Amino acid sequence: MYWLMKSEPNVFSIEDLRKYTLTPWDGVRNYQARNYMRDQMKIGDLAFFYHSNANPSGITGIAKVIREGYPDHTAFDPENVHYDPKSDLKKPAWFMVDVEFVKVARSLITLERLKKIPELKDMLLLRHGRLSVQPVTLQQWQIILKLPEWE
DNA sequence: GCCAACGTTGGC
DNA sequence: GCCAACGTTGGC
Repeated sequence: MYWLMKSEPNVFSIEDLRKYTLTPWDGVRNYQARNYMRDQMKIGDLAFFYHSNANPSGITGIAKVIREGYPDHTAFDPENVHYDPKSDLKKPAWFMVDVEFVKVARSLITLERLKKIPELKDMLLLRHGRLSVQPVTLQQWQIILKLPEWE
């Protein structure tokens, strides 16, 4: 499957992703996003890396899933900002995947630009803006990959 | 910094 | 199980 994963660049940017051989996608505390990571993301799946809360916001690169859903340990640690007392080792509430850097776009594919492409009008990104991990259809993936911003 | 959209919590 | 209050996301 194909995906879109959001990150605020002032917290974790595509350049941070590029720096590490492995990035645990921790801290997601939304059930729908959790379910995608726990149940549906598979090794080798590709995801658009989206910069949110940026100016401008948009797709900036591609990441690859290299480990499938496993418990997000940051939920167990009271010192961690993502701590959640509802989650523990015996019955973890939150899950994450590991991803790695694949590529960065030559220039940002802005949200404004995506909105102008009629074939993308049903993209979850444009309909349910707040979901931080979301599926992308094959058709949407291909349309976006053909944009000149990648070269 | 504002605020609309939307997810979560908790009283009843 | 409803729904008001509240919190968060994220574009602008």
